[in-house]
Amino acid sequence: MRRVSLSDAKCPVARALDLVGDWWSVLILRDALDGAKRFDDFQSSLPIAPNMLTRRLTSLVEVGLLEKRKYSDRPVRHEYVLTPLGEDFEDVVNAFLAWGNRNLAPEGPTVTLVNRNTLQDAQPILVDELSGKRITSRDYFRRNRAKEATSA
Amino acid sequence: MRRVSLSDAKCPVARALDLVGDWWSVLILRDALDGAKRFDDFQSSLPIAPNMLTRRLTSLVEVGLLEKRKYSDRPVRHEYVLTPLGEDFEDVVNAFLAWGNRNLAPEGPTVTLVNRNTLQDAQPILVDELSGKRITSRDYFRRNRAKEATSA
DNA sequence: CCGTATCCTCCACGATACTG
DNA sequence: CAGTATCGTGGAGGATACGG
Repeated sequence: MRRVSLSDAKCPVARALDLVGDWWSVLILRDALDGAKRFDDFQSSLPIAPNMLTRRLTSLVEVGLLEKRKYSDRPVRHEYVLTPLGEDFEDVVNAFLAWGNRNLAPEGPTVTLVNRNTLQDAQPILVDELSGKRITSRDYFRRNRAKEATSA
Repeated sequence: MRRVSLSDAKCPVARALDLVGDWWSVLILRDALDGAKRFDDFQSSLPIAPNMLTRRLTSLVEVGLLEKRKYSDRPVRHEYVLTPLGEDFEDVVNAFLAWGNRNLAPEGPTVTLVNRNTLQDAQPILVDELSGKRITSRDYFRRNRAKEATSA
């Protein structure tokens, strides 16, 4: 019974983590956002074993974050391109990027999320799509407390 | 040689992932942002074994995302509170939250990142702190291509 | 180049039991 | 309530070799 599945958790964060799978996938998505398409693009960018890369790529295709597309018939060649879902993941990569850059860059921060600059508020904020009002993640969680239960 | 360390990777994304450690940590941080402080708060919110929770909590304290603070002498009781670094992680949780909510919520999306609404641009964008210009993550990576090498 | 096939190791994670 | 101690295991992740 190893590894609890969070895929049917109520919390979108848990569902998201479960779908993505693992750290490698985030890095692969990062590279794809960076323009990587071919096996070797990813391979040369990451210290990952080729079989591991195959597994992660396959998994990302299965969950719909990447699409495996044939770009040559002979020899048969594929490339891995982001689906709309994968493109949309850029927000998450950006958040990691900005956070890591702010806090973990030896040379000091060089980028920031745009709304850190443009808004009075301290941090990026969520918006309730119905009311149009700004909410914090905490508000979100509180609102959904009843329905929420990370448990699988 | 299991589990490659990315802690000294050049890429902030890789460093960030390495520091945080694993999925559980993200969920624990999520709960902390949601107001959880005590062992049992986390325990009751997550389908996680107590020893596992102890390990993750310890790890998060070690890397400076949480602080273990005594709030009672007898009996001795601690609570786990977010450090500034941990507070700052809310951006990342928000991104996961918004992405999961947009794409993985059975009932349809209910929240979004604020700048999706307020900006013309399709997605949240990074800003170069020196030039003040907007860049994409791809720009960021390209700029740092030379120095970059995820390899440990 | 672009992967797949095999094999193996080890530790993350979980179950369970116990304590002040 | 807030953990610690012990133990077992599966599968993530790596090394290596091979193939079209």
